[in-house]
Amino acid sequence: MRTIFDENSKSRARARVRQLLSPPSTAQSIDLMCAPTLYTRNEQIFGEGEPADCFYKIETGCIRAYHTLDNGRRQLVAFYLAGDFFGLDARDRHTISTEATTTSKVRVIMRKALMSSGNGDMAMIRHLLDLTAVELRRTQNHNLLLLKGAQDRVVDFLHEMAEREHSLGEFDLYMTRRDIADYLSLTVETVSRTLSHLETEAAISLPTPWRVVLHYPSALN
Amino acid sequence: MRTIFDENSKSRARARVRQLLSPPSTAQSIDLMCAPTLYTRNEQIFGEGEPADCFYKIETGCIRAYHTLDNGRRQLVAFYLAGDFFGLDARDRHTISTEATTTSKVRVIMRKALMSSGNGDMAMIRHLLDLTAVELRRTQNHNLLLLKGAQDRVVDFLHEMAEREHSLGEFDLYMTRRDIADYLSLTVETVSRTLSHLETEAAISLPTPWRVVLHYPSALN
DNA sequence: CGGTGCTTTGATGCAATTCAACTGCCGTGG
DNA sequence: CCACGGCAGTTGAATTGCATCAAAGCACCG
Repeated sequence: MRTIFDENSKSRARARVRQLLSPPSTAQSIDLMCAPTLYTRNEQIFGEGEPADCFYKIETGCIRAYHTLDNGRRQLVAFYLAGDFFGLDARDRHTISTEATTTSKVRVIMRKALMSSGNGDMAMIRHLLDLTAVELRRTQNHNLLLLKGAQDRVVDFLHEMAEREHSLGEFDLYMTRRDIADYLSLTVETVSRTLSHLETEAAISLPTPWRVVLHYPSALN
Repeated sequence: MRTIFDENSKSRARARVRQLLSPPSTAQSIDLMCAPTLYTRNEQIFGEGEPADCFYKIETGCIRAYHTLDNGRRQLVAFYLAGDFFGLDARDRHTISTEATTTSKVRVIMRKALMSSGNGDMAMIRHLLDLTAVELRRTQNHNLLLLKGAQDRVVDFLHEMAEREHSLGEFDLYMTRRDIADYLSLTVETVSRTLSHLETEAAISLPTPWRVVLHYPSALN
């Protein structure tokens, strides 16, 4: 039931972090705290239940974060794109699993370096608080999305992606239909059907299955 | 469309806070930062879009937090019970509205007193970070709840309430069926039907509509 | 060329909503 | 005192939207 992935890159990342931080870091910017690590498609960053030593900033690519439910099904709670932070929800252990949906470059940041009362710096903690609040609002928005009908969910999703990729009108999907379905809590079939329906309505075009063109970017029904 | 409420108590609370904090507070404990204010049934604490000067700790009673959707319908995102903090999700302005579902005692805490770099104290900020992370996980759990079938949602809700009122087996509902329905994203009818069904199955008893007895507190189907 | 992974399309069933009617409770006013 | 109206909860029958099951289309690759 577990996704196949290469444990090596995780070890690599940890080792690199330790090396960089072993003399207590005085870095002013989170961006500079660690060299980026590369993850390939379906490779796991961290799993549910693992100790939460670090959090993460994604440079390029796309990460999916999900819960595994009792019934074995998978519920995606977020896609993280270039510039996003993730892994903040955890206190002691991670409550979600994360995997790359496509080749992705990720920076790993140690928690302890920031949180220890000794060298913990005020501005940094408040930055963390900001990021966590952003994550909270993102989760609340996702909640609201799940209340709507199937078509609205898909449309909202397309708008969200268009906005987050800074490309109103035309953009790429870095994830499969299954990922989208699990994010929107629909079936693949319903997602596919809805996209087809939007295309016949001339609301969007799908030159390829992973390329999307919004014909009315502002208000799409 | 706006709930009828008495603006007075809000002004009262604000004034009291200013009075207590006008010489910059040096209180060590959040609990002591302000005398409690009393809110009556359906009275609003704060509304969506209002500036977020403060956050809140509830002493007794029950508060509902909700979004108002485009279609005019209401989605509850949380019930807050004795001991809970709320209003943390906001950065600049509140993204949700909050009202008392029953007579409730609430402490109001100024944000600025804690957040200003001058007198902001590290332990306090980190406490805030903790509380926000708790809120984030609560929201994630609520997400998962909305994915299940109607019966599971109701059962989970009853368990949540039983646990949060520290009374396994028997407890009071401080909110109406409509509040429960909007929290679980079901209709009143479905909630009512499900409760009736659980009662005929001898899984619960409802001596009165607002009193609940769980017959198998541990595992309820 | 056959295999594999992902997407698309079609036919059927079910769970929750919707609409509508009925009950019990409580406060108000004749 | 009882009659009335409003409100919250309950119950029943019809509708609908999405899931489910099943199968075919399509690209990529050995």
